[in-house]
Amino acid sequence: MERKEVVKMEEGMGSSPFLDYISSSYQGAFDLTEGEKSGSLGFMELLGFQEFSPVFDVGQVASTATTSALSPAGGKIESPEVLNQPATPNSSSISSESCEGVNDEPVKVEDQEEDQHKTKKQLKPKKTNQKRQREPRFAFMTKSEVDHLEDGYRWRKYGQKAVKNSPFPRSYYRCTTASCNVKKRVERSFSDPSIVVTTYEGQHTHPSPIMPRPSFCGGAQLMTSAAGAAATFGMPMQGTTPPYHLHPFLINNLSPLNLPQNGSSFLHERRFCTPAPASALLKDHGLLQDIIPSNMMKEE
DNA sequence: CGAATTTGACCTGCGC
DNA sequence: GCGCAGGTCAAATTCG
Repeated sequence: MERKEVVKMEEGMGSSPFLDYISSSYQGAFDLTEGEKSGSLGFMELLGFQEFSPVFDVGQVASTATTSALSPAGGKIESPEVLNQPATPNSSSISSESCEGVNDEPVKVEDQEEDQHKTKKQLKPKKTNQKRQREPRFAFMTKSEVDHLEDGYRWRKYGQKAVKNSPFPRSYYRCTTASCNVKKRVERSFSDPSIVVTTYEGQHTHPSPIMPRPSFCGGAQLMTSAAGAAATFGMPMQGTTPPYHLHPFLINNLSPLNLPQNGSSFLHERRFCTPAPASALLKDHGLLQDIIPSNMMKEE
């Protein structure tokens, strides 16, 4: 499972957290005006909806914050997660992926939810046939002073843990919407505290409760195509249609082809309203920790 | 007073 | 089997 991969990653990278590596490696890329955006901009703004744009360009527009998509490649067998799968409705592709093939049956949001409930009630009954189902994940690196960026959704913090090899704790958030079990993790880069890594997990089953301001990136057309992906990763999308699932675009562009061989992940730095290479969108293979820096460098 | 956060305990999975 | 680390729960506390 992923967890394992994560651990491996860390170990493989020695004692230095991958985040540390990433941040240092991309330090140059993160050239935004320090802190200005902190707290004042919403996550969507930070992203400028560009995630959903067909094209991304690294570094062009000066923005208040720099956001990068991380593609935990996890490289391991089981992980051809979400994005490298053919575009399929969340119920099938995403879920199945998140399940890592554990459950071949398409898992619907409701099912997952139900599952979760069970789990919650009695912390135990989850072992039998259900391995922890993994949701599709998508991570972003954002240079920000604030840990919890506004993304249009309401999140409730349900935990915080110290991260090994990092002085910064990792915070766990869950979408407050009853029927939505999207989660996200927020942590800071070890070496560069100004960088916040946000990992979304799961798919929103509802529209954003907090409509973000219209994208100043002229994302009207982007919205439609990106809607699914946005919703999937907790990014609010206005006008998003009910099946809040991963969008084909994301999937296609995040295919393994974009990944360094051996399944390592890579990361691209993106900026506000900046068109970036399609490769900027990443395939989510797991936790941020799954990201293997060595290859990222090559990507650049 | 209800919602959100904090925080210690507990659970799970993995490596040794 | 044991220990470690990540992830989650839930009671207590704080906040609006």
